[in-house]
Amino acid sequence: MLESSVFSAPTTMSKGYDHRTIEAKWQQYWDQHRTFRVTEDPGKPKFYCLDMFPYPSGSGLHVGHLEGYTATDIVTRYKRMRGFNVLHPMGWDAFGLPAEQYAVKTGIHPAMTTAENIATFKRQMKRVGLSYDWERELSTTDPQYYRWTQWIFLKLFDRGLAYVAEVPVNWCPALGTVLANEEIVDGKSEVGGFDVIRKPMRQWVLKITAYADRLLEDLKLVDWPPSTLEMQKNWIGRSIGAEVDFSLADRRGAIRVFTTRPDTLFGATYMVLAPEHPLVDVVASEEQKAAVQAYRETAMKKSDLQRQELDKEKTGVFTGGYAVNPVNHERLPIWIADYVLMSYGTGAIMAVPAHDERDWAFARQYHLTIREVIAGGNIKEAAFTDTDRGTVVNSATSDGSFSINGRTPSEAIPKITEWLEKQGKGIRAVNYKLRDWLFARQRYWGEPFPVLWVDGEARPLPEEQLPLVLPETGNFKPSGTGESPLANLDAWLTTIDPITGKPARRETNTMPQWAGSCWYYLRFIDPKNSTHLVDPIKERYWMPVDLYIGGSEHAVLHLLYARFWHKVLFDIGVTSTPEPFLKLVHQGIVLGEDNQKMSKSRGNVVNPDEMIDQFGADAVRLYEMFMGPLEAMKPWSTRGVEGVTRFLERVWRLMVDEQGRLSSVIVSTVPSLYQQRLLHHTIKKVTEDIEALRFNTAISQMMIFTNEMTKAHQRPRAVIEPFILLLSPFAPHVAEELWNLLGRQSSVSQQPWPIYDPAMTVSERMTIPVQVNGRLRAKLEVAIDTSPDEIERLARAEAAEWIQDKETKKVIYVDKKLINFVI
RNA sequence: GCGAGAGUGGCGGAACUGGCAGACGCGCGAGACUUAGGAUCUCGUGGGCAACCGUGGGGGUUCAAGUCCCCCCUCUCGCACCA
Repeated sequence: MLESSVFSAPTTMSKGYDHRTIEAKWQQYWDQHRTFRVTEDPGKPKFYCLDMFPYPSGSGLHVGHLEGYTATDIVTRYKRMRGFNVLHPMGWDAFGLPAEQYAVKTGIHPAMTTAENIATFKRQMKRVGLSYDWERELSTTDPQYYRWTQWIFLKLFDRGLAYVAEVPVNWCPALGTVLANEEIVDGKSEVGGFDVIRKPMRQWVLKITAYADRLLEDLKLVDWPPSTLEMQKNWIGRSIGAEVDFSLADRRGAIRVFTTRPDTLFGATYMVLAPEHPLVDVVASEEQKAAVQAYRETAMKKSDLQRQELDKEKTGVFTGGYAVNPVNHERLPIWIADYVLMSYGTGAIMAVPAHDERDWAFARQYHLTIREVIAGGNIKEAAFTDTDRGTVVNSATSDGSFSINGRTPSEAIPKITEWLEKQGKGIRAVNYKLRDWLFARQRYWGEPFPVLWVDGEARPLPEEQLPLVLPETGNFKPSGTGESPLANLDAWLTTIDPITGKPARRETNTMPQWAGSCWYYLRFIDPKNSTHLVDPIKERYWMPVDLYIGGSEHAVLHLLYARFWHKVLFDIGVTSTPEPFLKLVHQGIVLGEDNQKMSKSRGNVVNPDEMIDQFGADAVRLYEMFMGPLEAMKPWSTRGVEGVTRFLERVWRLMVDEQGRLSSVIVSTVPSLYQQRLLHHTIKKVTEDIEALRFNTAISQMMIFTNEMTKAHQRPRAVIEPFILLLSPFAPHVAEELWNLLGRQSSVSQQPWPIYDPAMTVSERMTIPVQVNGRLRAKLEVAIDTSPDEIERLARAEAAEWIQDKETKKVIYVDKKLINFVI
């Protein structure tokens, strides 16, 4: 605090540029003139530029947020000047855990905390000069917003995409509450450090798996970072294989397995069931029952975390039962082991230790047979899993009617799958890692489910009764039964079913924070519509989002959930595009000055308010963009902010004198050819760089322009004015002020973007590097139209010292680029 | 372990389809103006006295490699028994 007052001492007068006054002035101007308000205009091409809206936390905006917001703001301002009708909105993802936890501690209603935090965020954003259309501001906690979140839930319910299931939750007995994964650290509750166990509870689940294929396929339609596409693909985890039935040896029934390697079926030497598999009790023999039961119990007690810790050593128990391999009728011992997961495939596998790493390790551990059916590796050393190399062996039926021997595994797979299908022994099958989405939270501060429980059955509320408003309370403590705090509110809880008139109980769960963020981009299009989620005409005008910028921490969940809801809304005709977000970019993480992640405990957190106090919003914006490539992780440097501040002051002095008046060096004469070339080259570079989101190099070009023009004693308006327009998306306040000082009237943001003349971006002279054997020996300054012969002659003379009298074996001349003599 | 991305001066980073490595900024050095400078302006600034050497290391392709190919090392992010 004391330091900043030293810095903010009014030395600004000598600099001639007082960011405080100027920035406040233009922010007020934009507000009053509603400069950034936007409505549908069929006469203009549209551009929808979206930021991932923030959770308004108590600590306010940080410099990492600002990086993304500044980037979209530059694109937005640029696109407007290029004649686009730009939708650039901001809102609040305001339901969430921190406000609720704070309420439990202090008794202060989350709505209060949230409102205060939103006010802070909004004030900070306005200070940065972000050109949002604030008339479209929305909050997920507003009943007029979550009314439609609930409406979407009803649609999901109608279509059978929302259902209730018993699902394990993180239950903390000491706290008497369910915890979110984020609230658990090293298997203990974050608060208090108590034990957390897995406990099945009745939960709402959304059937995202029904959309798995489309979620995967449609990734082809979007322009996203490769890592994000990859993460989504992996999360969906589609794999193709076969399901095969293995009948039990001594009893009725069969074990169905899923395998991606049916080509190895003849190499199966045992089977494994997940410990929770329902057939375990059926197959277990009398002698093994006790051991099986004991193993089952320890496996169930293991949390996910413990399973991970023990991932090196595989464990399991023989059940005493046997199954029969359908292709060669061999008896295979059935084991249970927790390396087989109940939640994937059929919860059972055929084990082929010769060609699967996990089965190989398990077979080694328990001395089970390892039989090679793909030649090409050394199965004594490791499992051979290659499907492109290797030859199938020992894989024919005893009667010789079927064989895949001699083929490569990838050839054999379709062959045997087809045969299994014909024989009725198996079927081609596709499996996904993706699970249905656990959609309920045992929380107060979230959207209530529009559902009543009548005679043990879930009944949707009629649409007309939406929104189902979150009831008021002063008690945010968990109910203690595992239900949300809503279970304490009897007056709200018990009601009458409007259809049957029977007594009903309201659903006490609330929706997860993801719910509100799944569709907010649609509401921005038509935020005040009271009869529709979004007006179809407006939706068709604005969708899809053309540019979406936000952190990579949302690479999977938010982006997958939003795509899922979008597709459901597409199916019911609410949206007109298959995908919501066309182009996606993640801004990189901003590290502290010490190159470490910013954190309170390290004391390296940079506060944007302090930076703006000291250097002004324009400088902070510019620095955020100048740091480096948008997507890269990079450290903050306050020195760097000083650097761009100097740049802005140079721009200022380029046209303003000591008295704060337009400088006399600004003239109306025709610029020199050199100045025109400089300008056109700068327009080209800045334009192309903004389009490609390379803001750092755009700024460096503007610095070059400024440095060059500073040298000139006559600075023609014809080059200075377009330059101010180029600068305006980056440093809008200074740009407005300078535009005004130049005597121009309306807001700089409503001026057309300068266009460059390609003929003006090339110089009439060029420099040709002269190489001898690839080494730079001289440089040649020649006119642009010098003939290659002439260049060679001049170059020979320049490089005579190195060529001497040696014969040149080869002369390579790259047109207008370089000449190289090979001797 | 698997997948994705990245390694360039003292620092942040430039370098389009292979064609002058280090743009621009920070820092540093020298000078100018100044009572003064943490202001401003000018000049310099990869290493080496030089020939030369330099883009994580080692090979290769090419007249020419930061850029292309092969092997290896390091870092970041994600997934993690997914049959």
